[in-house]
Amino acid sequence: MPSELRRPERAFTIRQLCVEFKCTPRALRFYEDKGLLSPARQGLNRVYSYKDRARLQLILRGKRVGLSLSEIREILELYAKGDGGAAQNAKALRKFRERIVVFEQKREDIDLALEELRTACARMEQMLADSRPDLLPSAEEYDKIVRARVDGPHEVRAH
Amino acid sequence: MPSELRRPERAFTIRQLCVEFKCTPRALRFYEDKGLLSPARQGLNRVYSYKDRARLQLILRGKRVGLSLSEIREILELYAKGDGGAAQNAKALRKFRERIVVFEQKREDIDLALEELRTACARMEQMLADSRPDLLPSAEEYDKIVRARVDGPHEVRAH
DNA sequence: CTTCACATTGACGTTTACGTAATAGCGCGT
DNA sequence: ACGCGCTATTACGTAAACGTCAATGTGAAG
Repeated sequence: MPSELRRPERAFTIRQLCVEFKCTPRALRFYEDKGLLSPARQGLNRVYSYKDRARLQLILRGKRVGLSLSEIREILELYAKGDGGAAQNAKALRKFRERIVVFEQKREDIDLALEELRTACARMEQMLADSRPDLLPSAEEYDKIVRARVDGPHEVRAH
Repeated sequence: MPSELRRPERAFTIRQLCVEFKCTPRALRFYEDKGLLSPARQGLNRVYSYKDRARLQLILRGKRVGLSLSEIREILELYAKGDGGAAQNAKALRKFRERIVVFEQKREDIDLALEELRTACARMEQMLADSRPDLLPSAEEYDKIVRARVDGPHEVRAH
């Protein structure tokens, strides 16, 4: 990550975060409505800190792996208040352990899916290689797919 | 898996699959409506084959990792018709490769989340051990959580 | 024969996660 | 002064994935 984005004093407009993470202003305001974000204000305008940006990253990551916004909010809340009394902490610990179990299950689901997809691909490649090798997607085409990954924060360069 | 469930001639009622996979009849009919399942019929009643059961397992697995029903349907369709002409196959192969990339990203998201959850747990355990060791969840309690996993097909035993 | 439990097909309601205007204010370049 | 582009709030619309009745049928049990 460019260290410039990590500087604690760095602030972002709603548009900047939207471009970087490929989402809409509406979505960010919606997350705020639901209590997942609470950026500062300059007048009416929202000002997102580096911490807000990190939270947003967690939110989108959670969404990609199939969590609902309320689940994400719960996790973020537990994660935020590391204090709040020992009893509260003990409850949070239990919930976190539950989450870990769920995530491990998700991981296994993904591994199973990947395995099936890969063997299916291998079968199809074999069939194509036998029948119509000219139709086999080229290696460069595969690279294009990989480079076009839509996931992480999109590098934003000065034009 | 109990081999009894794997026997190709084995048939299931809608209720049996719902109990086994912890979902509702409404959901199965909905998946059918959307073209993800097409069980046989005895009169009006649906009769699910072993293959239908396997499809359902894939559907639910897909849902857990954050796929929409239409995405799942697309994958199942591509997966089903391994024939359909070489050109079709080449297109399917490209789509499968895209899916693989997406799934690899999801896997990474989950690994990142797991890492954060684990270090957070460790921190909280440390804090609790220092302040109120009596509140630390016991090892047996952790086992209970693990045993209570709600994921895979639920073992259905004759009473 | 009746009741009961489960099945079916509609049809409408609900929650989630936003999209899509409509309206209005602020800073800035010309 | 005037439009342009960005922002804001409010409000209504919408697609997905079912939940929840209502009305009906049907086979087995008592």
